[in-house]
Formats: sequence, C-alpha cells, structure tokens
Amino acid sequence: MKYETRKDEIIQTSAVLFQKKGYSAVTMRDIAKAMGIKAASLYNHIKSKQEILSEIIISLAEQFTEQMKIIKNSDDNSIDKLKQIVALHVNTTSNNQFGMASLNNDWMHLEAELEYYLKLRKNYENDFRGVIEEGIQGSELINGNPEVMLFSLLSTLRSLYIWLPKKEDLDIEKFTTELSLVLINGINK
Amino acid sequence: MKYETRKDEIIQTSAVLFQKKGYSAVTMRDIAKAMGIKAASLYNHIKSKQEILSEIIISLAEQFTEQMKIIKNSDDNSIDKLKQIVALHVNTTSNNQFGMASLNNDWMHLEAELEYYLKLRKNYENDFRGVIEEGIQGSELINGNPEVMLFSLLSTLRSLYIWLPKKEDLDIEKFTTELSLVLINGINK
DNA sequence: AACTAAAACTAACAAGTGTTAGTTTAATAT
DNA sequence: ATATTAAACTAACACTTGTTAGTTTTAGTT
Repeated sequence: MKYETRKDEIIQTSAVLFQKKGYSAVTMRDIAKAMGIKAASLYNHIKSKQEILSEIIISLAEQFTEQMKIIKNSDDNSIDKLKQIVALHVNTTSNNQFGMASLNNDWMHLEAELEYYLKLRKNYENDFRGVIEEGIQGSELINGNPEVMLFSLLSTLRSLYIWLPKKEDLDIEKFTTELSLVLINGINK
Repeated sequence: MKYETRKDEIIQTSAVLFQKKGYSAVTMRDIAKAMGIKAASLYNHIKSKQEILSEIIISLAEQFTEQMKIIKNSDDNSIDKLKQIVALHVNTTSNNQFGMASLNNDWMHLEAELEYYLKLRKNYENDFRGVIEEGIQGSELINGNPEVMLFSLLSTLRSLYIWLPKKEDLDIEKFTTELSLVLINGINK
C-alpha cells in the first residue's frame, strides 16, 4: 500500500502540489481534484488546510533536529560528524523530496506551530555551528569564519530537494560521498 | 530621492512584501496599504500584479545572464572566473536583497514571461557549467563530478539573499573573499 | 435484510481576490 | 483664472477562497 491512511494520502498529495506552486497558491479544490474527490470531502480526514502544512513541516523539522542531536553528541571527530550531517540531508531529502520544498519555502505560513518550528530550526543550526566550531578548535578545519562555513554548507544541503529529483537514476551513497568531498575539501586542485 | 518613479516605488515595495510571504500570499491591498494608498490607485502606474512580479524577476535574471556571459568570455583562468561569479552574486544580492527572494521562489508564478525566464536561467547555468568544465580540463579544478560542483556552488550563491541581510555591518569585499575561499578550497585543513 | 460508520456528495456561506469604471483632488502650465 | 494632467479616490464587478451543514452513498457486520 502506498498510503497508510486517507489522511496520509491527502498530506502527501498536498506536498506534491505545494512543491510546484507553494502553499498559498494551492487551493483545497486543487488538492481534492488531484485525489479525484470534492474539496468538502477532505474535511472528513483533516481539520484545516493549515493542519496539512503543519504535518508536512513539523515532522520533517523534528527528524532533522533529533538526528542532529545524535550526531553532535557522538564521539566521532568533526569531519566524520560533517559527513554524517551530509548523509542525513541526502537521505531525508531522498525519502521526502516534496515535503522538503515546504520545509524550505512555506514555513512562514505556519500559524499555531510557527514558534515551535523556529525553535526546532534554531536548535538545529546551533548544533551544526557547534560541530564546525569544534572542528576549528581541534584544528581539523581551517581557521575561517564559522558563520560563512555554516551558511555555505547549510545552503547546499537545504537545496538538495531541488536537485535530487532531477537525477532519477542516482546512487545515493556515491552521491553522498561526492558531495561531502566537494563541501569539505573544495574543488581546487 | 529613494525611488525614480511611483511605479518603481510600487515594485520595490512589492518586493519587500513578496520576500516575506511570497507572491501569492501578498494582495494588491497589502501593497497599497504599505504605500498609504488604495489598491485601485496602483493601477494608475502598473497594469497588473503580474507585471510587478515580471519587472522584479526579469530585470534580475537579465543582469545575471549578461554578466555571466562577460565573465565566461574573458580570458582569465577558471579560478578567477569563479571568483568573479561569486562577486557577481554577492554584489547583485547586496544591491537587491528583496528582489532576489522573488527570483528564487516566485519565478513559477510568471505567466507570459515564464518561458523567457527559463531560457535566461538555462543560459546562465550552461555558462556556469562551462566555466567549471574548463577548469577541470585545464587541471585547475579536481577531477570531480561537474554537476555536483555546479549544484553546490549555485545553491550557496542563490541562498545569499537569506543570509546577507542578517549581517548588516558586513564588509562586502571581505565577505566575497572569505566565501570564495570556502567554496573553492573547502573547509578542510 | 437491517444496521452502522466511514467517506463521499451538494449547496451554500462569508470573506477576500484582482481589476474596472467613473469621479474627485492636487499640482502644473498656459 | 483656466485648462490640463497625474494620481488619488469610491464603489462595484465577477470570481475564488477555506470551511460548514446536512445528506447520500459505499462497504462491512450482524
């Protein structure tokens, strides 16, 4: 079975539409049409459009924050931690390519859960920054500006959802290795 | 004078709003309110909401495509060309921080000009890819996957609009240098 | 066959959408 | 002063929005 419940089907169908046009431009009638039913019928399964967005974004944000904490608290060296962070993003994006678009572009349309989302994101970024600073202090990383490094890594990892779907026949593990190499060692010979 | 014309003021005001909530979530009444007038009055200066979006996006896309062509056709080496591309993004973003959000997130809401925009973007990306491939062939860059390199660089450069505004007191030139270093040489010691 | 519950339906709502028509105001040139 | 014009206004339009109420259909159980 592709979907666990009808509610799950609504959420996943919505994620596909949200990715193409964004939350605000997708109507309940669009979502219903994509499922072959009428808009009013959606409300037998969900309580609002907002709930759909919230379910898509919060579950992903929690996954990232949780996994990041585990990586941060492991006793691997900093370079290995960074590689694990890259793998976390590649794997999560590859399993949830549509939801990642909402996570990146539609979080500002959260209402009740906006604050909670922002807290999760801040935790995630702080942990990421911690890994980088640790790497600089331990002389594993160059003595550069940690903010610039964080920005550069995070930007690339957050954009994976745009890029991964274009490469259907992709060896995920090989790609993770290639990307880690480029991000950590650069492209200069 | 901050604005050249009233139309220009509408476009810049809209860009600020589009950046916060996206094109679809911003209404003509929102734009009018931000300018202290009524929605209908906007139509003395512009012909549609769509025209506003188009003016924001197309002018930026043309700037990038033009400048990229100049960089590509220069006879600098590949590393220098990459540094110039980084500078192009940093400078353009720093001069047009709000418009860059629409360029990145709202291009799919273009109607008449969507095709033209896609053509410009394709040209830009092809030229960028060309610079990278040239660098690999000339042994200036590692012999890695050029698609992965392009993706990584482009993702970071395209995200500058999120990050630059957070660092108000930023030395643009110094930042350009730091970013080039991280992108080209990596973060590994 | 009768009952139940899930999930679809039709119809409608109140509010909000981009946009137009026609009018008034404000500023400038004759 | 008068005429002109740019740019604001009010009022309204046709349509779309998320959502609710009430009803019918579908499918499984007794």
